[in-house]
Amino acid sequence: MTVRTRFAPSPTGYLHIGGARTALFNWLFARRNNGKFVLRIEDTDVARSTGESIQAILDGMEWLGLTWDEGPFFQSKMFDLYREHAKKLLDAGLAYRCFCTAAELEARREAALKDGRPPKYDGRCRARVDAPDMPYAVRFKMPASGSTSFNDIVKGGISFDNSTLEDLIILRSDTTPTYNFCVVVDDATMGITHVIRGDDHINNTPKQIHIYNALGHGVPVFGHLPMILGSDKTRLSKRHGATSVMAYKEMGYLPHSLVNYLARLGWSHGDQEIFSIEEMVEKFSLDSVGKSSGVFNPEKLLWLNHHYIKETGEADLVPLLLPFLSALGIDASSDARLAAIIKTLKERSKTLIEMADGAVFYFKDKVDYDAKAVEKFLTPDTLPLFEEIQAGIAGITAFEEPVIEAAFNAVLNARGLKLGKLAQPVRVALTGGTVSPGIFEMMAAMGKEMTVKRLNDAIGFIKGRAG
RNA sequence: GGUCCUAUCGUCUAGAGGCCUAGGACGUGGCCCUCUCAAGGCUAAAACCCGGGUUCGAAUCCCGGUAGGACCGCCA
Repeated sequence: MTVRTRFAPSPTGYLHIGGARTALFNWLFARRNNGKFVLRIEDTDVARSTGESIQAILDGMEWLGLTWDEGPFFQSKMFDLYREHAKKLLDAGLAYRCFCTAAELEARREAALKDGRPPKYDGRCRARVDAPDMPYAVRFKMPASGSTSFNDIVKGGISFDNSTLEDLIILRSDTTPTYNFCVVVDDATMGITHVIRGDDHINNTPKQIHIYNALGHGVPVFGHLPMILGSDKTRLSKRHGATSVMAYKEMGYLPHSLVNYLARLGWSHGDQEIFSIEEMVEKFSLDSVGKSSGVFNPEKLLWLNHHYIKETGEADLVPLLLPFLSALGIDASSDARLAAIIKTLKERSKTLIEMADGAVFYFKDKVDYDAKAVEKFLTPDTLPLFEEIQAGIAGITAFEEPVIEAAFNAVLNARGLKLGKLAQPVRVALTGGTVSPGIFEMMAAMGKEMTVKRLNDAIGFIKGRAG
């Protein structure tokens, strides 16, 4: 039997961190077992589902590289299928018509809660023989006694007393189907073998098992993943920072960083922290998924992103960085220096946004000098140093790091100075500030033309200040 | 209120009864390296929720507390 998993989000918002991890684990499990991964959109709540949300979810999946083998299927297009199955249950006496109105139900629920009783439907329409001419919902008959248990692949054995289960509505009075019914019909008809989802669905599982049974279908394997919490240990929400997957793209994260982070949130393989996609697929196992909920840690994600930026080749980073430069008004798409520039920035950029910010000085026509930096380093006594290094640099034909370094050493040795005395003023002249990549690699990346021009500009600037 | 789930450093986790003086990673502190900032190297502080069992021996198994969380819709 080939493994079939699915991710079944409801399109009422963007793809969030928790959903992404559920999707990832389903994807990983399917890949690991040479199975199929199905995408299904659970949009039975027509009022709350939107086209934008569907697109946002698809975009998020695609960005993360979670490709699906089948789908997307839309529940809203399969209403007839659910009605058909509901009718079968009705005909078989496994479900019944309920004429209670939503208002009545609500009133009874409130009363029960107030009295401290379980707010469970009392089954009053179960034995009803008349059929008033009014709208009705279809309820599923839950067994009143006994117990239901299943062996959860991540949590272990779980058991429920059937007396706690209520006759749930499977078809609303407007004839649209409800969640618990659709999931079962779909998972059954789509041949899903492993239902891997958040553990907020554990309480739904016994109800669904009975529906499987009523439908005469085998029950899949269930695996319930622990929740992802915010720093205050409550369910992750906007309060804890960005929860949208695509927000991380916009903040300059690489998709692999998020995937690696999410994989390790809940799953582990010994002490290993860094996984390529291939390694994850090869090593993934639901047995190694932890049972307890985990706190989302943005710092660790940032560390991973920094790691992968360092690991990714400059050429591969070029197209990823371009949009972030555009956002700063820089069109570097035809600048041949870009790969070399990125190389100087990788070690000090935790995100692509930081990298773009750090790259700005390479592209501007004129340098904006930082006032404090000017006071400290563009002083009159540095003028001779600038003139000497400018001459040395201008004379270089092969503009490469070792040659540039030699030019610096020539000036330094003649005067018995340490590199810092020359490097800092030059850094200010070239970038406007006191923080930048290493001076030689930076000059090489900047190119001779711009370097010499900025040195000249600095000389003129210092002379201007003195005079 | 009921049902269900969970419990190792601040956080993610390793740990399948003796390999545990509880390991790794993020973060934090210190030192080294150094042209700034980083990166890198070394290093330090930091945890088995509590109480009972079982056992020669328990972080690990059992029971009970406690604490968190999830769910109890004609939402998904």
